[in-house]
Amino acid sequence: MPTDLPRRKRATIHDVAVESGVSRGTVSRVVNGEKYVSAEARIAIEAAIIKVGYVPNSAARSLVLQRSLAIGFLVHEPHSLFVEDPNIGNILLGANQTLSLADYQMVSLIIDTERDTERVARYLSGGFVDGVIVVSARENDPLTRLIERLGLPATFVGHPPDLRQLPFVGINNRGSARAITNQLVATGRKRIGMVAPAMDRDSGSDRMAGFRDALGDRFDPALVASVPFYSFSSGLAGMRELLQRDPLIDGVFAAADSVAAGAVEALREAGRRIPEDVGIVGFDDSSWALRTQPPLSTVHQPATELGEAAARSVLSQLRGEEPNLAGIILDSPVVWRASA
Amino acid sequence: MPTDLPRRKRATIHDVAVESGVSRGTVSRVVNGEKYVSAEARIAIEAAIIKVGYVPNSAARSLVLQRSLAIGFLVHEPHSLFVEDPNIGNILLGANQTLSLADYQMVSLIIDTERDTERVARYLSGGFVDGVIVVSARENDPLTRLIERLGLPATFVGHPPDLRQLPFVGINNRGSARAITNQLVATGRKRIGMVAPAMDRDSGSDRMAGFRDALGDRFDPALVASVPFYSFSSGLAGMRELLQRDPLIDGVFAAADSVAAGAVEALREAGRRIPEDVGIVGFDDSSWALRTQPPLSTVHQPATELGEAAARSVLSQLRGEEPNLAGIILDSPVVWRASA
DNA sequence: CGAAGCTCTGTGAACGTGCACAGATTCGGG
DNA sequence: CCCGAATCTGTGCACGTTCACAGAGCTTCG
Repeated sequence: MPTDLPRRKRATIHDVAVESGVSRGTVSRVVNGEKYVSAEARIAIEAAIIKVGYVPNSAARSLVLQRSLAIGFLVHEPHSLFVEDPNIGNILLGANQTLSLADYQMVSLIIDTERDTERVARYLSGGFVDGVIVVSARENDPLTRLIERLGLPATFVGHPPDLRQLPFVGINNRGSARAITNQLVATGRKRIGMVAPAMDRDSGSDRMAGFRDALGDRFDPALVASVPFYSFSSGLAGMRELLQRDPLIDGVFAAADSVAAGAVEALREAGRRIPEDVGIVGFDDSSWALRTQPPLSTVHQPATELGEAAARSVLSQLRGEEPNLAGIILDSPVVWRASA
Repeated sequence: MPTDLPRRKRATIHDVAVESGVSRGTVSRVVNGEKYVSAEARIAIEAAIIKVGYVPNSAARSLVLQRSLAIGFLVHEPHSLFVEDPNIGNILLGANQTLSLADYQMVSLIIDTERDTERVARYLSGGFVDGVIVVSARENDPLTRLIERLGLPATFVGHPPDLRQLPFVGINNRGSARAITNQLVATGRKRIGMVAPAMDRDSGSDRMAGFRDALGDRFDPALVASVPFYSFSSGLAGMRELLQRDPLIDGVFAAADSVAAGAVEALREAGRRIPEDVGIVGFDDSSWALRTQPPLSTVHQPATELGEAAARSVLSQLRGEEPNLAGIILDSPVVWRASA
């Protein structure tokens, strides 16, 4: 007995109309909570909706309204970033919260392979989202170009240097890096190095610039270990390298807490005491910072707030307001703990 | 001169048809790569597409095709899980990879607040996705009910006990917990406790059951600290509690690596040496496992493969195949390192 | 040479909504 | 009592696609 009922078709607004004995128009008014509907009709329609199990078809609605009530959240390079970087999770949650209050659905799109880029491009072009929040874009990103071309309302978290016409939210990476390096210098360290991750991103190169600002003449390129990612293993490798290059190193700026945690591990391996022998500072104030021993001095990055601000920025564009192209910069104060 | 051009309207298939001097039908055939179109027409149309900047409108396409070529990825409880649990990132990447190859767009939906539940329900009902992968659902989840009711193709990662009619992928939590506890017992520990997170989830309660299986008569409820989340801080708190309840404890099963990492910290605080004084084992084989000192003995959870399997399962349902309701169980072998 | 089969093209209908508009009913006030 | 306003309802069209179908032109073959 092959009873494969062909997946009962979904009820439409028309079915509700028939069931409740009114017209499509009236049902539509009830569904969208408009006025000018008699109590009688409303009751009958509400009952009918439940009876036939009606749910509005968003595709049809998008088509006629020319909007989807959804906002994309674009994440690049998930392998290194998604898994290792606690910030991105908080940015995401902040954005989700704000969008949720405005009744927008956030959909995260992961860009991993080449193939993803094309598919996401189609997705964005296809009208599935009304706007987009972009995290961790690099320079020369084809999707950035696409977004510009489509005129899709967008806000970036951080800003690749080639971003001109699109608004962004961020922190002052350079200034904060300078500030915390200055504090490290003030503890009396003589040979200060840096583990510098992700130099191909604005955040990475800006933090490096701030470090350099703070050291001035005392800056020594030999004491900078450039590493690819914001990750524990990058920090481990970078610090080992620095120790090898200069065993007398007594201060380190690891430009992300995950990297700093790796560096702490490398220092421990090498038998260095923190902060007695070596002072180390991080960046981000992520959950990593309180797990190292001793807890990290670091720069507090307001990840949740960044997500919220990005969401607000996109929503304001959707309301037709002019985006703030100068960028929205949030405070990122130094948090001084025991690691330096 | 208020030149606010009202966001140039998007080109439609009709514009392309006019531009290239053929009909909609022919353009549609070109766009969808069908045969029966002359070389001449094809060239003209391709040129016209570029000229007018045509991108197909997915909402319209979804409407007529009754499918969206998108799959939802549902994440519950992001606060605790998303940020702390490296597994979920890998599950997500595995799923994304497999879906990507099949040219499906994965969209992750975060469920954080009450409000999110309703909105996501609308989103799922609205035909924005053709199927869904559900991670970390709890018992009695309204979205699980909704998915059943909609008949939406779905696959769960892990399975809440009230899941009857829907397929899932997972590991044998109970068996693996039993296996690693047995190995811990075999090292000669006498007083073995457990930090038991997330007992309200199937994974949590199953791991607990396996622990109990292995200890048999020697199981002592006083040596179990139940903690809410799969997180570092849960582990820290849970282990402190266990140490207080029984200072002579010499073995611990912390049922997630993040929890184990917290427990390691608590043991360190208390001056216990690992593995000399206390042997500790975790679960997950996440990136946490190699960061503790010494590295954790743990159960390897094939997170990426779970994501891939879930994606394959949803895709097969989309092809009309019958889902495997018995569940797909992947191997999760014990990885023995130095922490016990 | 005509029928049958390909190849190619255009047309109308359908998908499920929202909205503008027109029409019907009720209500209040002069 | 009548007229205008307010309230309520139904209808047709539009949104941008795909698809079935019809038909035109060309080739092949009996």
